[in-house]
Amino acid sequence: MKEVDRQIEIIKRNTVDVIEEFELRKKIERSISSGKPMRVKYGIDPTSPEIHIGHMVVIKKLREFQDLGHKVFFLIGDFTARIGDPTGRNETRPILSREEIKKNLVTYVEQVSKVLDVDKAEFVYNGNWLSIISLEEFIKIASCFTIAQILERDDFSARYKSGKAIYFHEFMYPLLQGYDSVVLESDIEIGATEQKFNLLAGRTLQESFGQEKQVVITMPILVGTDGKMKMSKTYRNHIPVTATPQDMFGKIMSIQDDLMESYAALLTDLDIEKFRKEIKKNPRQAKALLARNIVGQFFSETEAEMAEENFDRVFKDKKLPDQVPEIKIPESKFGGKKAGIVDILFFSGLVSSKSEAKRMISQNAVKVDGEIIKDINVQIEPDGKIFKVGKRKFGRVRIV
RNA sequence: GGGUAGGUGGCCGAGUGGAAAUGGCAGCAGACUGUAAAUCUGCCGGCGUUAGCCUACGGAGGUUCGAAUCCUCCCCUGCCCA
Repeated sequence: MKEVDRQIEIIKRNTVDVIEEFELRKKIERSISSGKPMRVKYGIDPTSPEIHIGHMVVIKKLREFQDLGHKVFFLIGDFTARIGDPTGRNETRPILSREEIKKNLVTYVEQVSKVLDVDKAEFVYNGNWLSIISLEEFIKIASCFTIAQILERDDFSARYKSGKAIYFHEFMYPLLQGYDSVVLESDIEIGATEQKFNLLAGRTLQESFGQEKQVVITMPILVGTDGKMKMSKTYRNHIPVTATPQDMFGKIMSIQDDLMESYAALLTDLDIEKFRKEIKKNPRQAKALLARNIVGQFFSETEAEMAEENFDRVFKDKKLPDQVPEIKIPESKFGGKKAGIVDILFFSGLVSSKSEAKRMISQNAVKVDGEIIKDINVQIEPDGKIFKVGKRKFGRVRIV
């Protein structure tokens, strides 16, 4: 197979759109003959301090570009984060402060490095150019688009039709993202499908600024653990990259069966045909394989195995895990050695309020050393005992 | 600038003088399971052992024995006109 075709095949795998493929071919051919890597842009907004495995779908693709010898520009949207991407939103995002953004930034690189070769990638910050842009330049950018074009976007038009506010600064977001492509002179920009409009804005602007248009590549969106909406922290259906191996394993085990295939395709290198058969044969085992594979990527194979052992122990055999997390409560919280169960649960952090503690007890959801607690007034000497609330929250209390 | 319709719990959305506020969704717990789905049951502001108390319907005041509901001012949003 010709090198161009090989690259195209790898690049196209799992994508939704490649706009336009003939342009991609041309760029690859030129890259091969000149020995110059393509410039691949991917931008994120440091609006939330943690990324989840849904982001990894795109980052995996970036890694593939790296492996093909291309240059990845990882753009941190420290400036645009303050505007807030309106994509997919039915309301305006709050504008973040510089401090919040800075804080969010810190953990990013580390999390991304689990998949991306960060030494080979170049990290760039759009605040470096966007914060000093002249009004003249900005108006030039703005003159490349019409209101109708921008209003055409699904999320905007939906908001417009339903009578919700659309602020002017939200209009600017795609323009600025597109301008980033001009500054970086990107050959390719990747994003999730919902980013399509923003990605295309880059093409429009690059053309207006006399550059060759970037190729836009969109990746599918990973469905969250609820099985309905896209994975997002806002919907609380996400699996953070920063989760412990045990937690990540457990969360993957609890996804719906019909999500398994897409998770496997988008997050692992498993042979999909084989995996599909495995799902048919034994869904429980297939899911464990999937979970082990994903956890293994973010941690290590050994940690993945340990996570599985722990999972089986706790949820299959209904035993206690090897290591029960310790919860330290200062002695000063209680009058003496003994304390009311409600107080213990509250101060341990296993419940968020005393009312919740009572609710949980009345629903038979609380166990102390394996015994269901039914009396909300019971006095217990908590030190050393294991408290369990619901299926997955537990800890050994230590009075210190 | 003028006119008009609105702002209710995480979200949607009822409620027009005496309910911690009908519904729905989401969430949580229990049963059943494979920590799957589906289903059934219960919970779903906080504090308090029952009583009860506090906080809550954009914000601030006011009327009233009593206000999410009435009045005044302010803030915010949509739509129409300019």
